Amino acid sequence: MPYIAGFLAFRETPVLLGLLQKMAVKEPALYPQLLMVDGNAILHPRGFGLASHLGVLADIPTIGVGKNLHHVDGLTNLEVRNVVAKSNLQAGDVVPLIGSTGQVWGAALHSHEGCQKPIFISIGHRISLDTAVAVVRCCCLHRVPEPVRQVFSFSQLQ
DNA sequence: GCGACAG
DNA sequence: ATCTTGTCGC
Repeated sequence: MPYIAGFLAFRETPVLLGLLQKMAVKEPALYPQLLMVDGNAILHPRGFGLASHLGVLADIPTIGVGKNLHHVDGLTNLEVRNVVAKSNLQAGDVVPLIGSTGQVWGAALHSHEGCQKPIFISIGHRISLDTAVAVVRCCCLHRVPEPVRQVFSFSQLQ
């Protein structure tokens, strides 16, 4: 499947479900209680990105973690960057991502001191935004939380 | 002239 | 995503 913006789940979900199934058989003790996904959840043009898609199919709580903003409901990179810049945020602070319709799509997390660019958290399945942000915040040694960062660096070698 | 857009 | 350049912290 090619990568098409807005349709990432159709490319990635079959592989991820296969890996979960493999874990259930081979390493049941390590089967995850929560998934932090390298991609958005409800912060998505149809409110249902990769993290949502995977969460529902696997029936596991999921958090979407985007490294770039997927433009939706009037939210733009420029606008978010401006808000983040003038908010004088400390590491761990968030600014809510509210679209022009008033919907809360997620939160931009200033995840690491001295970082220019925030990461974009949204709720996937069976989790609140507050909990999602708290979990991600706990995992941030660098800008990108460790579970996503380690998988990302591995994937870069492939 | 062209057209915002996760990975 | 990938690549290149420049700056900064360890």
